[in-house]
Amino acid sequence: MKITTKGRYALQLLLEVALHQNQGPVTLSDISARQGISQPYLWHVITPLTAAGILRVKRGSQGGYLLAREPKDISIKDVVNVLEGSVTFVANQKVQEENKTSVFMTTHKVWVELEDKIAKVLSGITLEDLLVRHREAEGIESLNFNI
Amino acid sequence: MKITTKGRYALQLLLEVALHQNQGPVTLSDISARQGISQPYLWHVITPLTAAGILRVKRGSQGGYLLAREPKDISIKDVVNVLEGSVTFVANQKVQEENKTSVFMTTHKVWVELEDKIAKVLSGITLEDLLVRHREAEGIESLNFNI
DNA sequence: GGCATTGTCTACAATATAACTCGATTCAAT
DNA sequence: ATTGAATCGAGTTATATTGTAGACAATGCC
Repeated sequence: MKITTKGRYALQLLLEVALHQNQGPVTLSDISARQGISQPYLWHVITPLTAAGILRVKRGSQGGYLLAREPKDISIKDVVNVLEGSVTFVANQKVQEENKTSVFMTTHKVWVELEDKIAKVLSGITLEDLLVRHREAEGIESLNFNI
Repeated sequence: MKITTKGRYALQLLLEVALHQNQGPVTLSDISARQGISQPYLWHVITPLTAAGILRVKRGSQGGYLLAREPKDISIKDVVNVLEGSVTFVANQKVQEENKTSVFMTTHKVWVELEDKIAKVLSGITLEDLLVRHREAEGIESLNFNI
């Protein structure tokens, strides 16, 4: 039970865009250079995010990516859903046919319940939170420099 | 972000053992037959559980598997840890070398935090809970029969 | 002791998924 | 028109998952 690198890259990428979009659209190659991730690979990450309406794009020269929504309206759950195809504990099994009292049924219900609880946890953190933390970390860092 | 079939099978398997161990050790072929999972494959599931001290085994004729601990002391987290190699959002990256204020660092901390919260969710449900639910479901079922 | 029962282990094979690359193309601002 | 940028499809490699087969080891029962 892991988050794939795609999911992790997605979060880094979004934070990058959030931090720099006030200086205009952020390009893939900027992100690629800053995060040390190959541009062709990042494409697989950024395209689904755009398709999902989390990022919007400005094509052509001076183009790049911008957040399509406020950071507070982008949760980790959104990101994970897009890149990991939603948190699914249960396969798309033909649950209907099963005996209601079966062991399978009991475990199945529990997985669904857990799925739900975890979704709530992931919804609880937004890109806004990441921005705040990042600024705090920078603040602390510069404080250390002053000592 | 999914639970693998191994993890799901593990939970079914443990519930099977929990339900039938009062009639003596539960054999792999029993579980295999009842859950419709191939015996050779179940071996990959049951061996780690035994190695992790969740199940104990009685070899030889009349042998089989028994729970090594009380159902209330076996949480979903234990099961997931054994079969899915623990919930890890972050790769074993050389986090040390990284700049503390980097975007990577901020996201990394968030993943670790989420990991922790999800672990708590998974710890919150035990095999005991599954037993209770299963019996409740059976109770409701037999009620329906009486109508 | 011998035999049936049951778990143990090693090795392998088939998919499936993840991770990543390349090159040609299309779009829009200047 | 040129240039900087995203778009897209096809392809590759690596790793994990899922599953199988068969020889071996331990135990209980007669």
